[in-house]
Amino acid sequence: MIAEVRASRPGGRTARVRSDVLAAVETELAEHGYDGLTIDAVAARSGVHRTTLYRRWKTVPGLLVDLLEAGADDSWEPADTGSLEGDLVAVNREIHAALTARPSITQAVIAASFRTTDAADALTRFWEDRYERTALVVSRAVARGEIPSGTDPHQLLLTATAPLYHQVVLLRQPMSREQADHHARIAAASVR
Amino acid sequence: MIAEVRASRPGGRTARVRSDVLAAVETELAEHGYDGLTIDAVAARSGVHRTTLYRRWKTVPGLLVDLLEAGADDSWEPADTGSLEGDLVAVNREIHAALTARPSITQAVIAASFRTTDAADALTRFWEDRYERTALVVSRAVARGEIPSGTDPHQLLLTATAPLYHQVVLLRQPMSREQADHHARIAAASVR
DNA sequence: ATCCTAACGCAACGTCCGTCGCATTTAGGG
DNA sequence: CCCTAAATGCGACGGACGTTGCGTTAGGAT
Repeated sequence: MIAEVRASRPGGRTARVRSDVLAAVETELAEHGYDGLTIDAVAARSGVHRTTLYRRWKTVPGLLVDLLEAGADDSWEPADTGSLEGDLVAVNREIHAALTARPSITQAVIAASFRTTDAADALTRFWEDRYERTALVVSRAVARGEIPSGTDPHQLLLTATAPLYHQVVLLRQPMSREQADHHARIAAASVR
Repeated sequence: MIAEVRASRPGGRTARVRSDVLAAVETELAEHGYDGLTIDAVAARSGVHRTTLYRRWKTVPGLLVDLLEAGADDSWEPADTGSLEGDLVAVNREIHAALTARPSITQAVIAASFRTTDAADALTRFWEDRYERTALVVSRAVARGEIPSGTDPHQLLLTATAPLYHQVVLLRQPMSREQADHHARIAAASVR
């Protein structure tokens, strides 16, 4: 995910404008939700001119993509708890926190991904990166002899994490952390 | 889900307009996808005036909600294969078919649910209805003595079906029917 | 310190989307 | 068969959204 921004003039005012705008996006998102997120509103709140927003970010989804990438931690890796079950529980708790945060940037980007292909691509890239890194918990479990070496990381992570996304994002119903833990344990047990 | 339309004049032209419009929505959806689905385009194709669409359906999501409800089968119930695993596999295959259909009305309504609360509510109601009916496979399994009586149907169905939705709708990656079957079996095994 | 130009501010414009008032059609009842 | 009002057709309007051309500011290099 290393961006390596090769912009010709990324410092000073430009950087200040960016952080002002992204901050405005976040507060605007918290107050009015994704539906109320407008270029004009962000411009008014941030004090940056409309035209600048249209030029640099094009669309509302574009703003959220930038917010996602700004918040992406390049050094992220899954917690090492010593067992597959513990690792999966930790992963699910992170996802649970991200989905129940207010505002949930993850949920906003998901909504945005249904509008522009750019946002959809950015989200896909983000998740691919995360799933790839999280595959480490599987290889560690294999190394410990907990599970067979042929285990498919993607399918296992899908079993663990998909119920959270489905329940909260699509079914739009609350999910407790205990339920999140529960699905992590089911996934861990499914490969023993 | 019984609609019981109490409109004061539901027959004749009104019904013809509705079916024309919904047909136009479906073909338009197939040709241009959800992004290209416009009130104007539907009006042009169906031969119904723009104003009529705005008056009866308000928005594009409104059109899709109506399409969803028009296609909802009030007598639907899950297949009875004689085993929990078989029943869950059958359920997952139905979902798999609905998500990979072209055009997938389910996917379109999901996209719409991120735009208006009406669409979100309609989708929630639809899924609640389906999950409620599908709980029958759990009670049948309990009656057969396959699984303990305290089993939570919702959690079980979440384990079985969530990976399909997550993989196809959010991760936007293909899922084979074999993988869909696989997740149904994991869910069945998780409650033994 | 000076210059160049990327980035931003500003105002005006054009387009698309949804709404409104009024005319016309037609479903359904008497 | 006729009458009423629901439903649709039609044109025009207003506002929100995105774009464009041009002037201004300031970052970064010389």
